[in-house]
This record gives sequence, structure tokens and C-alpha cells, in this order.
Amino acid sequence: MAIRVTVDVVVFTIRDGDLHVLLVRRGAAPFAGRYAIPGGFVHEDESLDAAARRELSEETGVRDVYLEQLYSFGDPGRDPRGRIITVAYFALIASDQSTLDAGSHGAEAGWFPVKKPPALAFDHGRILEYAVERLRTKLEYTTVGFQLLPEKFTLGELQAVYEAILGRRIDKRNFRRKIGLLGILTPLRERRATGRKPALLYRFSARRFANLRDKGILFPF
Amino acid sequence: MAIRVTVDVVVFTIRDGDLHVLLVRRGAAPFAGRYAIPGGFVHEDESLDAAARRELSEETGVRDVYLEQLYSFGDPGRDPRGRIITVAYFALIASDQSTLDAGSHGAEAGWFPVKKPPALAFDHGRILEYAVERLRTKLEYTTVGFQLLPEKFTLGELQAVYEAILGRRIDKRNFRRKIGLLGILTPLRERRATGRKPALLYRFSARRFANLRDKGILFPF
DNA sequence: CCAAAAGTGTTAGGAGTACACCCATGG
DNA sequence: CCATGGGTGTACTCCTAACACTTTTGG
Repeated sequence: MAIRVTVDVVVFTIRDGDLHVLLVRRGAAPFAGRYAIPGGFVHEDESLDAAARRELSEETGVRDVYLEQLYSFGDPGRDPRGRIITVAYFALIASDQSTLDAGSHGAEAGWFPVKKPPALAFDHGRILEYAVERLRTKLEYTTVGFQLLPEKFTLGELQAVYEAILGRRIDKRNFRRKIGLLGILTPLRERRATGRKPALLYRFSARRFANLRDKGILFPF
Repeated sequence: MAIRVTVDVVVFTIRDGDLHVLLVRRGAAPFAGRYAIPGGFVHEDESLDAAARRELSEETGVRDVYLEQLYSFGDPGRDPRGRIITVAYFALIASDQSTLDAGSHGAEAGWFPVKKPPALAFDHGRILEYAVERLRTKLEYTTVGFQLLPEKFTLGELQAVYEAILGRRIDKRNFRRKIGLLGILTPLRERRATGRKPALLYRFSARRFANLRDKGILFPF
């Protein structure tokens, strides 16, 4: 029997100030009833990236998200049904787009806090840990953090994303100064009452970032 | 026809002060006569890591090297023989162990400078670029650099490794001070005449490194 | 009026970078 | 004796981290 290849996509979003991951409940054996990372077999005529995007859109209805290949898991015995190699991806969804299409596949899908995930099927616990670790690392030297926010956001929300993923508090003044120095945020003429005092809204300026990105700009948090 | 899976291993070493990569000349079509990154099909009962180690030892006779999974390449059409997904690895061989077993597979294998590699088969040019980029990145925040040196080495040799891979000169005094601050080298009571004045030999102290590794120690070059 | 998040500067310490000369040896 | 890499210290700059109070609004 041949080796088969799947892609699994670890989808993150921020909900209620905490990092959450998308999981689906398995209906059939093995691991019936357990939660698993969404994924499926790679079609013979599609690239790995395309397979990941297709699975993601089938499971959640979401398109045009940030998607990045993570690692390939291929130990024999990781799937009792046979030799299955999984190319794992991770994806980020803005918090205002994280409502799920009901009934895709009839599968029960839901968001679970990364701090306390349920027991997972197969070796998916390991895949999830790996994805969280990668997300933390990338947060510090890329702009992935913005992918988790709506187009317009406050500085408090941006800081909350960093704190949720890094798992520690960041000094507000230092955070704002450094973000300001990067010069990649465009302040808008709008405010939003996220707390009591209305906060200024910003938008990520991809244009300004492109000018600097290959110069080794770091996010020093 | 099913999807097949290979592992390819991008093997690096330092020769004559420059970064080199191990390539094999293809005997059969497609791309007969071209050079390619060594690799082969994953067996059904072995893990991806084990497959990479096996391929590496079959091609070079080398064991116990630093090996790390790189990325999986799976575009349809990347191999004219059919749908083949390649899990790429990179490996580092100490310069004193880079003599190749002649005649493994009867394949012509040899070291080529990464600065001016020959034209490569398949999408192996892209895989090589990806591996070089990863090596550069990892050099700056891990101890992979030591994998390219023999057990005993001089500070000049260590600096040459960094310069070869990063492609730029490093100030000698700054380099030595920072390496010294890390406290991960054990000075030996031996010297070697690598230039004219005999230089003190050092050994990498994995023990001391382990104490610090999870504290975010960086190699600031 | 009170709770809650917004917003704002300064300082001290540490790290990075630039820079030049003498030493020991082999040929 | 000379060419070659070995070996060493200082000063300036910049980044980081620590730190507290006033403002605005909703309830």
C-alpha cells in the first residue's frame, strides 16, 4: 500500500483576548469523538499550498488568509489507518472574520483556547504545539500580528494580540513608541470606544512596510 | 497513479573557507548529466528523519551529522515523472569529515561552492536557495555553526565559518568578545599553527550551552 | 463620582560598532 | 627580515527596559 499525503491547517484567531485554534470533532474511527486539526488529502493535480487553501475554505469558508507551511510529520504509526504523511500549515484569521460556516462537511467545528485545548486525535497535539511555537517566533520579526486584527484597530488591541501570543505583559509606553518608530501604521480620523475613553484607530500600511522589510526590521517585543 | 514522497538532503560543509554543497550527477533521464541534490524515496516503514539519515549515509557514508527538516516542495509538474512531493532537509558536516565514500551508488558526487553552483535538475535550485537562507538565519540564533567545524578549532576558524556563510566580514575583536561572553567555549591546552603564530584551540561546551539555550541566547553577528 | 482604558517622557544600563597596534612564528 | 594570522581595549551610539500620572468617557 502506498504512502498518502494530507495537509492539515492549524488556524489561529484571537477571541476575547486569547489565542484560539480551530478544531473539528471527528465523526468516524479512529479517534471518533475527539477533536482534530482540520485537513484532508492532497489532490493529485494541486500544489500543497493550494490543497491547504482548499481545505481551509471547505472547513471555514474563509479565503485570502495568511497561510504558511509549518512542518511535515511522517512517523510511521502516527495514523492507524496506514502510512500517512501530513504537511502541516498554519493560518491566521482576523478576529472579525472568525465566524464559521455552519455545516461544512456536517462537521462540528469550533474555536478552542490554545492555553487549554481538548485532547487531540493522532499526533495533533504535537502539531499544535509546533504551530504555536512558530507563531510566537514569527510575531517577533514579521508583521503576522496584523493578520489577526480587523482592518482598523486600536493600539490597545494590537498590544493585546502581542500579549496573548507571547503570554506576557508588555509595557504600554515602550510598545507604542516602538510601533511608532517602525512607521508602518497609518492613523485614521476615527475613534472607537473599546474601553471608556475612545481610542484612535489605525490601519497597517503595507506600503511603508514594503520599503523596509528586507532591511531586517525587527519587532522588538 | 499515486503521489510519491522523497526526501532530499542539502548537505553543507566548509571547504577552503567557502560554503560548499554536496551534489550528485544524474545518470538517467530526466535531467541526465545535470547535478541534483541527493535524495530518494521514503520507505514505507521509516520516519522522514530516518529516511533522510539513510539517504545521507548511503550517499556519503557519513553518520551522526546535524540534520534538520527544511520545507516540503510539492508543486505538480516539479518532476516530469509524475507527482512527487519532496521533504527537503539540510545537513551540516564538519570539514574534517567531508571526504566522500567513492562509488556509493556508482554516482558521481562532489562538493560545489554555494556561490557558484552548477545548473541543477528539477526545482533543486530553489531548494538550495531555501536551504542557504535557512542556514544563514539559524547561524544567528543557534549553535549550528559549530557543526561545521572539527571538535577542536581555533577562533579564527570559527570566525571564518561565520564569514563564509553570512557573506561578510566580521570585526575580529567584537567577534571574540561576544563569543567569550557567551561562555560556551572551553579553551584547551593545545595550540595549532593554522597561520604563522600558533592559535589556541577551543572546544564547544554543549553543557554550558544547555544551561542558557532556552533563555533566548542570540549569536549577535 | 468612580471605574476603566487612553495617552504621554525621561533616565539609566547594556549591547553593538568602529577602530589600530604589537606578537609569535614559518619561510 | 618579512609576511601572516593571533591576540588585545576603548569610546561612542543606540536600543531596551523600568517607571507614574493625567485624561476622557460610560455607567
